[in-house]
Amino acid sequence: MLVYYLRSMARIKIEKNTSRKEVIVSKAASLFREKGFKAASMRDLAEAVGVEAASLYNHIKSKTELLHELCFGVANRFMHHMDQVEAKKTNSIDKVEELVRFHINEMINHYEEVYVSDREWKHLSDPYLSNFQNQRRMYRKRFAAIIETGIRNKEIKAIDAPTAVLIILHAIGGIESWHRSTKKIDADALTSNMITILVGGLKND
Amino acid sequence: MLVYYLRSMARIKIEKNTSRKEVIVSKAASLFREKGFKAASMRDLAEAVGVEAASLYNHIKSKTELLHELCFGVANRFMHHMDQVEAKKTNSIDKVEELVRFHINEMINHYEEVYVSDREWKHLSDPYLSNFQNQRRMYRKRFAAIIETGIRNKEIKAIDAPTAVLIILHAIGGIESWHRSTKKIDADALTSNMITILVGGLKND
DNA sequence: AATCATTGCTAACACATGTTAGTATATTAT
DNA sequence: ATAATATACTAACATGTGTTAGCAATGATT
Repeated sequence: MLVYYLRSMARIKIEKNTSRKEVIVSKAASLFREKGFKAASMRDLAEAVGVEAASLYNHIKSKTELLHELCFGVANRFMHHMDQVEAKKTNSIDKVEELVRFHINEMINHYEEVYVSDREWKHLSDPYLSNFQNQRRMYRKRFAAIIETGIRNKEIKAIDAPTAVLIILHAIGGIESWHRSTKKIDADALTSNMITILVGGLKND
Repeated sequence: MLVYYLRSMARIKIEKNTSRKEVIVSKAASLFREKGFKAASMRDLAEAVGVEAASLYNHIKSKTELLHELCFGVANRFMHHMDQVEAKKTNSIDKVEELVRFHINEMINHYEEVYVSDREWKHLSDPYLSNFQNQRRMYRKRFAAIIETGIRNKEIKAIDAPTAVLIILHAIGGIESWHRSTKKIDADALTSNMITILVGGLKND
């Protein structure tokens, strides 16, 4: 059967040095953040990319793969940064401050991915799910260990280190709200406010 | 057509002074927290309640109604408590501490509902959605106003009050992790740790 | 110009979803 | 006991879902 097309086919627009898959993953991040992984459909994603749903599968394996890419992309960046911080020869408070700064930066510069990785990892399927949870647990353990060292050195108040880690991580995750807000506080002011409250609350003075 | 049933019909078990609808709403809270609102199906819920999916509709209007009940139930409790705190004649730090204590208590005693209200309100539909968002905004404004009063009185460090509110609220939201953890820290210790870090970080000393 | 890989399209599938209709069974009130 | 109400069941519906098959257009390579 012969079919005549009057308008030309759509095409995923790419910039220099970015694959079409990267474009899809990036749009998926926005969409998953906005509606949640389950509520965001492949047809929604296709529309955002400017193409039909089926066409996406020339570039990706499945919807879940998109979530993998996002979650592990973020997790790997955090793990790599933790390696660097641990290797440094500074005191514990400075290490904590550097971790906090990195988190805030990631939240500001890679907002959508970080947010999705934080909130939607539940929907990973099982070889990946356990893997992700392990990485998460490890990261928190290492973070807590730094705080515990600080407590032994009397740099930091004698609080429960794992509790402190959770407080810090979740507090930073709350930056979401500014991205929706119109009167955005500038990044530097935001960072220094958070450092004051979070690190200030730990310090033994 | 005549049908003979060999086993008796299931029935939603209720305790004294609880309607069957309340049982459903409560099970829905667990389920929505565990899988997310979109991923949790009415058939899942039916199974958790011990009944067929269609039977649920003798007690509830729709799946979304369940989310309404949960979200506004929680929101109303917080609003009511805010009324009480504002009416008190204590200083700002004490008011903040009381708000924090209430949040922690709610998180511990009504964990599932609070969690769902916090994470799944996005899936409300529009007359309710705007309403909920407004309530949320109002609550945060009133919280921030208390902190600002404290700053003017030199009780509290000169930080950005809305930032402080977000940090506090999200930090408390992070208690989730303990409910999954086996070695649960006891509630009092948890609370005092959080007060130390959060309120301690605000205090001007 | 011919060939081949890439990328898009339409159509369709199998399945899960929320919900309703109609009916049977339990419980409560008369 | 009878009637009335509350609650459950089976069956089915319409719709939305992720995904695949098969083919058409485009771009790159020879």
